[in-house]
Amino acid sequence: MGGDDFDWNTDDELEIENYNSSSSCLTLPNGDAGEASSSAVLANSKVLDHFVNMGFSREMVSKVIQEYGEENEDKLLEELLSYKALESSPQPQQRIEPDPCSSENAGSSWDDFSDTDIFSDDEEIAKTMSENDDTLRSLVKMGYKQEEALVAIERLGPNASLEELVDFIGVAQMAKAEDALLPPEEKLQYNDYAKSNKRRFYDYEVLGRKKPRGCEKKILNEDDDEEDEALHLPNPMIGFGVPTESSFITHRRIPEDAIGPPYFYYENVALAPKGVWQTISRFLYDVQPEFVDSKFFCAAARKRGYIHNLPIQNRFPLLPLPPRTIHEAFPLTKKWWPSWDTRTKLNCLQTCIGSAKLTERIRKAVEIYDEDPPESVQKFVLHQCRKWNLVWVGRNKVAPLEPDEVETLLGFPRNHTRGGGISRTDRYKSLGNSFQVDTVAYHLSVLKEMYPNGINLLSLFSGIGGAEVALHRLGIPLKNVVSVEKSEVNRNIVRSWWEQTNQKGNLYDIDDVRELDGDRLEQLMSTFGGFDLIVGGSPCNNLAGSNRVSRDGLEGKESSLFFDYFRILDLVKNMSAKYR
DNA sequence: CCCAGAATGACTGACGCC
DNA sequence: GGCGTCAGTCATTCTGGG
Repeated sequence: MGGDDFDWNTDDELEIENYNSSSSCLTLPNGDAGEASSSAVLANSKVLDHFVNMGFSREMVSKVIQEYGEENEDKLLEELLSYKALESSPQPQQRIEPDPCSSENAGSSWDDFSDTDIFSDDEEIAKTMSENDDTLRSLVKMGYKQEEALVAIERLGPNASLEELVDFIGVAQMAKAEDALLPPEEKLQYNDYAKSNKRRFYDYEVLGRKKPRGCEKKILNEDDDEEDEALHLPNPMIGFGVPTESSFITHRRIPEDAIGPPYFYYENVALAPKGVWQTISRFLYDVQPEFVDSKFFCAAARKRGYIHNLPIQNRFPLLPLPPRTIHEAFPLTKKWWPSWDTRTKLNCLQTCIGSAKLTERIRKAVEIYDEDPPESVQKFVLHQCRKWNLVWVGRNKVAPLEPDEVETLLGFPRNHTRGGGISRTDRYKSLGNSFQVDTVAYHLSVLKEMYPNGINLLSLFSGIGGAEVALHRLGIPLKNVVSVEKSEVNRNIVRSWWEQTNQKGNLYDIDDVRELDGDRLEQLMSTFGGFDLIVGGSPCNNLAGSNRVSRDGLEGKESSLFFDYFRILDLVKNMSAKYR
């Protein structure tokens, strides 16, 4: 009997069929092209909307469409790119420069920054930030959602007028409604169309591939290069250093606007779609992300980006250092581990586990051979083991990790997520969405000597309390913790941990980040005197590679809650002055 | 309704080879 | 550089049984 009886090739064959149905959608669906050809309905045009979503200004796109029509997107894109270059539309770094024409709009919060002698660049940044805040407040007062307003400001830049911003939001809302009304078939086509064009856009704009003729120099300007350089994922992914690897980075420059206290710590998946980390970084005061893979802290990989304003000198790890290979972490698996499975680390612990059916299939595939199975079988088994993080628990027998094993790997106390009416499935889900405690603790360790009497913590998107557990394990007393978490079972887990660890401080929990407005913050901060640290890992749903359905980027349904992290952080930063 | 299992690819960076 | 290949990824949604 050979390996041909198993179906490890069918996956690839099936994929080919899907290709044909989606590869020829570079042109618009028929209905749209006709309807959009008159400029009267330009506000509803999908083409217009599409390019606006790419980041071009609405005015510019309208102009180009009126000039060239909607049919040839290649031409449109080319024109837009050269327009952009010619008009030198604001690049990210230029965007934060103040507009002299709008300086009279500077709000009262500017006064907070004006008590120093030197008028530095960083102060100008601060000034623009407060101007943005005023615009933001105006939009919110007008009844727009915070994240919509933030996206609009982000898209159109700080110099955009209130009118332009309102217009942008209107178009975005219309597009959203229209998208929802579209029949499934058309919607699919439109998505494919959008994706394929988006890809080209990236090729042109970000990667500099296949440059349109005559625009090379203008489009491929320095700023893009610098930004690419700055946000390149480090290899090895050790950020500003890890305890187990030698590192040479001991200093970094934090933009003045970002310097704490209060300290902040933001986390999300490192492998987000292109441009996401640029945007996040830009919002978080242009602090450069620290990309770290938790495989340098434990036996499982976890590639994450962290943006924080903490010092990076004199960090120290939690002790004892956790096992950093699979065999050290799970000694019992050693006996059954075949020599041809060369893994020493697990891949990222996710929210779903491998099925029993799969492990059974693997057992049957392997057990028929006395010696090592043929290479094709090895390849299949290894592929599945890597994909589902399976370990060898018996002769020819693989299995997914148990929830308590995941807890241990992530640095939580055993049974942290157990009990309280939580199902096994939900334990995996909560754990999969959590911090790796040792990694986070290493970054937060510098706070210990700064706050010997403890800290006040604002924990957004707390989940199962990774930040709280990290600080506790570091021996940093928790005076007051405001924990914001949507999931009730997760709140129960944190509450239960809080009680079991005999915390002396106070734990306040809040359901929804949207509830946390200026008034509520003022109320909380006045009772215990401000926050020392604001931690949060906003939802990754729409950023994570595993998401086949709605990997929509930072503006996705859940992931756009990042803008609430920023909103709250900015509020706390501005309110903190009076508590210092 | 709750729970567990199963099916559902795309995107991106790294690397070897030419 | 260009191109093919490969590995890896904090997931969503439907279904079926209790």
